[in-house]
Amino acid sequence: MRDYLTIKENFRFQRAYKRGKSYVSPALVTYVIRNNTNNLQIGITTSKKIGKAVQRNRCRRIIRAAFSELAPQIISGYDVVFVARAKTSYVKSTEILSAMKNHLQQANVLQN
RNA sequence: CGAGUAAAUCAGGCAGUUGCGGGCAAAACACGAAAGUGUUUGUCCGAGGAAAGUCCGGGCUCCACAGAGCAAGAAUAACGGCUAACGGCCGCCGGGGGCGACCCUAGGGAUAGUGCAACAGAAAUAAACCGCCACUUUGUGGUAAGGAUGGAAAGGCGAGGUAAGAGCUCACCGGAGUUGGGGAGACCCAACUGCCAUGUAAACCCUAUUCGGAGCAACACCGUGGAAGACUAAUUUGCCUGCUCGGCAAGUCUUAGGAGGUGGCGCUGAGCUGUUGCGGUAACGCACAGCCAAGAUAGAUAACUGCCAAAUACAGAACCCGGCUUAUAGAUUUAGUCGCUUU
RNA sequence: CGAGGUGUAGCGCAGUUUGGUAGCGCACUUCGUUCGGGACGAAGGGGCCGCAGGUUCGAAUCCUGUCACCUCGA
Repeated sequence: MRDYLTIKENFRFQRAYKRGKSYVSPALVTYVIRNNTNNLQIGITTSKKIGKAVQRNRCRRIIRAAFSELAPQIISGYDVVFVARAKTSYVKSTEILSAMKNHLQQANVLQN
């Protein structure tokens, strides 16, 4: 299994929101942008709009579970930011998985 | 059987596959001079009754004072107890509600002072508008029985009494004071005196008690770069400058400390468990036995499937404890009460 | 962790200090004016004052609890 790092700095989130490519579905928003390293870095955003701590934690878990399925197939050298939406906490992880796979194929970051 | 009251408990479980955080152990591998770090393997542990709101009380840390008092501000308010402490809890008294089990109650002081009481009403803290009675009758005096108002109208009600009336007098009730008795106390009971000017202090205020301030982003340690100060005695290098002196920088030492990191931080602690024993009505205390049980740092409990009638509530530790308040699907247990029926 | 503020008509706000009538502007309805519309003029409707208790004769106002939103500091 490949390693991936998490994004912690606010300016990289801001760069992804402003200059990255975005893909939207009802339960997930994905931003993809190249970074200048050889690593794959991901960030998960769960805002206060989604709910309280239980809902936000569940969104993070679902997104992380879906991502761990896809992580070995992703080309390194990208920052990927996932944003949870209001519906995310009521949805199963398989739906997130299909949405995420669709987004990442559109972004051309999946290996064949 | 129905209705209702009080108290307590649980907060999905099991199985399979994939996966996450921490402790411990041993070996192997990788990196490293070493300390050690990472990976793999084994094993153990891994959110709540409210973890929530942040409304009180403490521990802990730093600052202030190292003498207490006054003032200011805030909180609390019958009485007795429990507790480390509390504005919490238990018991009990007074008041209110319910047929009852039981429930609710910020419940000190209004002759220490100040303020306020709209409208209505003759009059609102002080009384004569109407009425009633008397007389020297277009007025004067007596009178609070009766009168529409109002939250509140000068203790209530009945009898006596009177010119008419009035606690003016008496019985009962209410309230106040004194005495006696009971109780740990709030308070309760009885007798006597005898009718004493409304309400509001969750208006200002008075009385009693308590409180130094700030908070784990506290605080302690390390601290690339950079900052400030000192030393240049000896030696070396560079620059001003070709040489000497001098200065600056490098150098050495000291100080404070931003980013970042480590500790604080889960540790024997006001600890948890107990069909246990003793004391107490109870809160709780003492003894005994057993146990050591999350500790992350963008933040660990998840995903998928099957079965159990159904799996669905509120909801995620972030320094730690004791309470309070609020949210909460469903299920279970115990003890009283009322009504109906049967024996 | 700490400090503060705001909830009143469909919208934006007064009134809360010092308790007694809930008001202003825009919007809405009707009528007038105009050939018609706008503007203008006149009249009118619409509120359990965030929620629940309490104090008081009486609460938007005072007290307690609670909910939602907003702002600030470390």
